[in-house]
Amino acid sequence: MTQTKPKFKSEFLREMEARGFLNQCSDFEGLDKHFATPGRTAYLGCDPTADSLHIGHLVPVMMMRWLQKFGHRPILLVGGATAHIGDPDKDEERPMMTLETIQKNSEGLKRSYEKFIRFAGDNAAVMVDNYEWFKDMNYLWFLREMGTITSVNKLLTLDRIKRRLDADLHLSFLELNYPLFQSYDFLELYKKYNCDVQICGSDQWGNAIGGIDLLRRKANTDAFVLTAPILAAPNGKKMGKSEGNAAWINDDKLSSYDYYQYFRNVDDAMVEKMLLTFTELPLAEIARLEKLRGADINEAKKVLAFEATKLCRGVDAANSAATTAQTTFESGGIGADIPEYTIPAEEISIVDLAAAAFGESKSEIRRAIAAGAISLGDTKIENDKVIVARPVRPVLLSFGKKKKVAIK
RNA sequence: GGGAAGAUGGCUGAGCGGUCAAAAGCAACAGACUGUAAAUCUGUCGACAUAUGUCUACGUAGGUUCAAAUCCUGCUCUUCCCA
Repeated sequence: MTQTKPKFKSEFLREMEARGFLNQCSDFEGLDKHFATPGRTAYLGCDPTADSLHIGHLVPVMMMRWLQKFGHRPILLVGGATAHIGDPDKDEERPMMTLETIQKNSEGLKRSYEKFIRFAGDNAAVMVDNYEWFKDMNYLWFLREMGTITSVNKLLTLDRIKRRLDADLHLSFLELNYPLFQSYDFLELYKKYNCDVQICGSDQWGNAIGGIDLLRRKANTDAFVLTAPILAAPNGKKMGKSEGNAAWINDDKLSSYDYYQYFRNVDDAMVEKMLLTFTELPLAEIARLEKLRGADINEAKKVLAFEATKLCRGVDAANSAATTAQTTFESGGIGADIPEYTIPAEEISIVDLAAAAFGESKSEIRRAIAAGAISLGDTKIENDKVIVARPVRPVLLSFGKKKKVAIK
């Protein structure tokens, strides 16, 4: 089914190929022809398992952004219904989420999408939630509609399902249904919006291609699936962690400064790939930055961090984060985006201060002091009995090299 | 419906009456070296407490015992096998 990539004629696929977004496609040649005409509609779906997207989700989202840029219409699907089922991509069944959690998460997901995709103007994007069409669905009807044309034999050969079975791990009937729901989504979106392209992460391939057959049978039309590569760090670690937390897209989950810092601190080996993926810089500019080696590569990382933050949080937040980083790390000052903590009394013990400022336990702070990880201003704190007086002007309290709070 | 196994700290997973806040690995955090990178080495990794102390924790509710993650009973959930 998957073909080797031809020389693309459509702008969209040319750009995607140049930036390394293309992983697998049901029919590259056909899709290229399809996208040669503007005004096509494609969808990307994500289940609301958390109340924000994180950087790991961003690759296909950026594809949707480019898609829109080249005159096509993106549909962003929130899997309010499929979240009730749980994609069997893990080794075990997901814990059931309550309806309230799912709804709250859906709202967060929508806010994440809105940062990257335009929902007004020409070829405005559309946001849909599959809960809309599944919530009142009649089981008997669905079974007859989908069940008759679904081969269990085929379902069992799907990668993730096969893996479970091969490893003798439990697979519930609920989970087995997941691919049917995803296929049905595709059909529904075709009927409503004439959407005949699905874009998704490469791990969704098996779930997605089922929709192609369904559209052919039920709607007598050719449909396409295009997958994005999964971005992995060179050491095989998963992407998307920042200071032990997920690198969230939504502002209320991660400050813009921390978002900037996430990109500022990426592995050298990832810089080029991330510039291509997470920024809209021209390819020539990326080629120039990619040549930087040694300590000079920090320049490329600054550009990456700025551009990536700009897309997600806006140019003001990006500027502010960049300035804060510059001031804090290069000039030894205190940048505006550094969180602040005001000492509640005239003086306070260093342990209480650091515990409150960093939101850690006192024991944790004592350990950190013993390890020499805490410093106030330029002075390393040597023991945990130090008493700190309220400073005349703000002083920087550091936990390790990167966690910093301005003490007032 | 019958039978068997299991539920341990962020995850994997040992422990199977005291020496258990619980091995080991992973993840994470910190230190050294550096470039706000990687690799490497070192340390930390339930909470509280100015060390050896207290509290909370091994699905849940009880019980046996001087003493339980470890034994017994009920409950909840999960898996596997047979029908």
